[in-house]
Amino acid sequence: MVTMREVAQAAGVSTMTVSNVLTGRRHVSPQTRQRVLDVVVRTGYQVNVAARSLRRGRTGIIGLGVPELDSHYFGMLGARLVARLAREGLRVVVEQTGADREGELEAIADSRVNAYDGLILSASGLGSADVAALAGDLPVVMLGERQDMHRFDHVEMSNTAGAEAAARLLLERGCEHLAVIGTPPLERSDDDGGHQDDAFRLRAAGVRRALAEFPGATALAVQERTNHLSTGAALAAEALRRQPRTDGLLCATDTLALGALRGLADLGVHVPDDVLVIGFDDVPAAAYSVPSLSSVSPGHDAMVEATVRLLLRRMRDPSATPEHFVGPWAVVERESTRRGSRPRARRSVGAPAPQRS
Amino acid sequence: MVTMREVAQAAGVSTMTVSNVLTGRRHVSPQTRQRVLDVVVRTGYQVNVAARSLRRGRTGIIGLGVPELDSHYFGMLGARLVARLAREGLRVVVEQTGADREGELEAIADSRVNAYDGLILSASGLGSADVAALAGDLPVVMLGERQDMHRFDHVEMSNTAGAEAAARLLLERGCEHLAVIGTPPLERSDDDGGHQDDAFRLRAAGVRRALAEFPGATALAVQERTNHLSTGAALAAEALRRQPRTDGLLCATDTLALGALRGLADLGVHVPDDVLVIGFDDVPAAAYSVPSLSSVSPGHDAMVEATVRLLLRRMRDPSATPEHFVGPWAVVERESTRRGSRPRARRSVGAPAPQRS
DNA sequence: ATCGGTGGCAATATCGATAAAATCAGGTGG
DNA sequence: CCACCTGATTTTATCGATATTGCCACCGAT
Repeated sequence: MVTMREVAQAAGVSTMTVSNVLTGRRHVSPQTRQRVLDVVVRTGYQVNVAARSLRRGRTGIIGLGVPELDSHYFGMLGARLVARLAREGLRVVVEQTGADREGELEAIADSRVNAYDGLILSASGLGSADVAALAGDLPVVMLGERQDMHRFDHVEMSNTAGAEAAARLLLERGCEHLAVIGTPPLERSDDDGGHQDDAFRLRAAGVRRALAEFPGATALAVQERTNHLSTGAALAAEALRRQPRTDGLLCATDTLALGALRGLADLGVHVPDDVLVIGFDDVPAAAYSVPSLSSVSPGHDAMVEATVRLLLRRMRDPSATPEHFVGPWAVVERESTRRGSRPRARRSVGAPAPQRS
Repeated sequence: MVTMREVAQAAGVSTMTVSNVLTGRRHVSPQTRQRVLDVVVRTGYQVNVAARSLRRGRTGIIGLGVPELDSHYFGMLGARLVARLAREGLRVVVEQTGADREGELEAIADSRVNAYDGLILSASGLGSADVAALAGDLPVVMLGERQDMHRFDHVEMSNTAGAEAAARLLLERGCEHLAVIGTPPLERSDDDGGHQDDAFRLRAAGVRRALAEFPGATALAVQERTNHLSTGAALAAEALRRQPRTDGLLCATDTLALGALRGLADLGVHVPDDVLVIGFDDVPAAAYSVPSLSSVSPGHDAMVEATVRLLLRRMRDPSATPEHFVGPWAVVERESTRRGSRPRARRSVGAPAPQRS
């Protein structure tokens, strides 16, 4: 491993000059610079980031704690954040927390955090006190809605309003017996003081609010703690078993909704003719399922932008007043809630395919 | 930031003893250990990983270079590798290369690599010489099939054999006019010396091999350089436009296949009655699409296990002879290639849902 | 001729932890 | 009673880069 000292000797300068050339900070004469660069190229020198980090006190690495990486939503979020932070010269280490408290504690525990210049955390099982204790003075931006995170910068989506609009859409389309997949029971009050899965509880609250305006309507909530396609399929089946007259399915995430579409297909239930389905998150795959999935879009771009902005701000000024950003949202309606949208006439086997105009 | 020296002073010992307590290496008396641990807990001390890395010469971080993180396949792969390497006490930094040569060069360039103890690289546009030059003496495991990577440890999947089996499945089911989505033209010879997208070229070779056994059959290949759902939808439409009699669709990846399912639905083409569809990778979503997607499963567990094994081996012994692991594979047949599998009878609106038995 | 200013570069002192070697106390066998 | 060993702990010397300070030469201005 070639070191800066060796480069310096080969170029006939001091290590400090090499450092200055590489970081471009101080005044270095063009010929000296060129001489140093030549040696750097020739020897294949690479700065030792450990030494640099130690001396500078910064690593240039941001930790991203998410429940899972192999989900539509967090995969997309991770990809966007990685790309966006790269533009700021920051790299991202993704920590999979597994959506449980232990995993989240582990992810921000001990030595791990001090390798980071900042932390973006999508916590579901962690309280404010936990995060505060473990993160120390590390700049933290919390993702997702939590009720007790006032002391942190916080980027949330409009869980309640978005879910309310989603439920309203189903009800306005004539649904009378909703099933809500992935949220806690709707009967729970808003202020029960629980700290688990706030986002899902708030989405449930939105549904409750919409239901209040449609007196005849009923709703059944079924939940499991996982967020997989298989969970969505299983919960859809359970919902229809427990409430056979279900005619509208509101899913807490698009992943659950996409799984539910499959679960309904297994039961021979047609979407949207028999049951309307709407999801939450507007992941890319939602536009490409069959039928395509209506969803609440939380404004990913705005949220990523806000996350990065808040993080950079706090890294510059650790004592800034915590900011609370609420992203825009919109209901994106697709085939899964459009009653009229039957599949087009089936092409007879062997006939020419329709032309794209 | 509390330092080890401060802990040592507070506990009345030397920094070395604190270090020994924390790493558990040397003989430390129980009472001294306890005294140190008390101070550590009380002060909230955390080791400085930059200093540790500098001194130890290792970081405990593995770089993972993948084309994109927000795809079914690499999202899943990343999640598995992160989880698996965590068990070895190693963390993973994911680098998104964007599937182009520049991005891949960037990902393994300069200072980045020397922050890693090892590198797992899924390269598509990089040659062996590139990787060798940039990675230097860093332990590298290459993922995906490449023809010129003999000097590296290498975990590949059976692209050719898998694609051949997939094509054979379509042909045996009676397809006569295949469309191949996402591969280069089938006419190209195996040994054209090109270095781009080897995996896809090898998959094309497999298709060609299967075709040779079915003299009447034809095949059209359409390709774009991206691997998104939208690409799959667009290419499916293009294939049907250019070859209207297409009755079998073989997609180079499941992501393309899932997009193609949507594209076919847009055209009113029914899968599997009008066109059979098969993908490659067997991502989790393949089992949950409507219709569910037949696919070539490359044995993810075995590949992840082999990747980790080869990486750890090379980290221990940098001079080990490069090993070439070829994962098992299997064709997983689902609805998209099962002609008989019509959707079940549609439930009439309002009728009770079928019971799960 | 002197003085303040500036560009170009080097010497020094860390950043915080740890490997390796040294020290030291307390038994043990001869 | 001493040489010797072993476990417990400390001392010393880095790992490689960089912030800081300082030095020197050279410039125009007074």
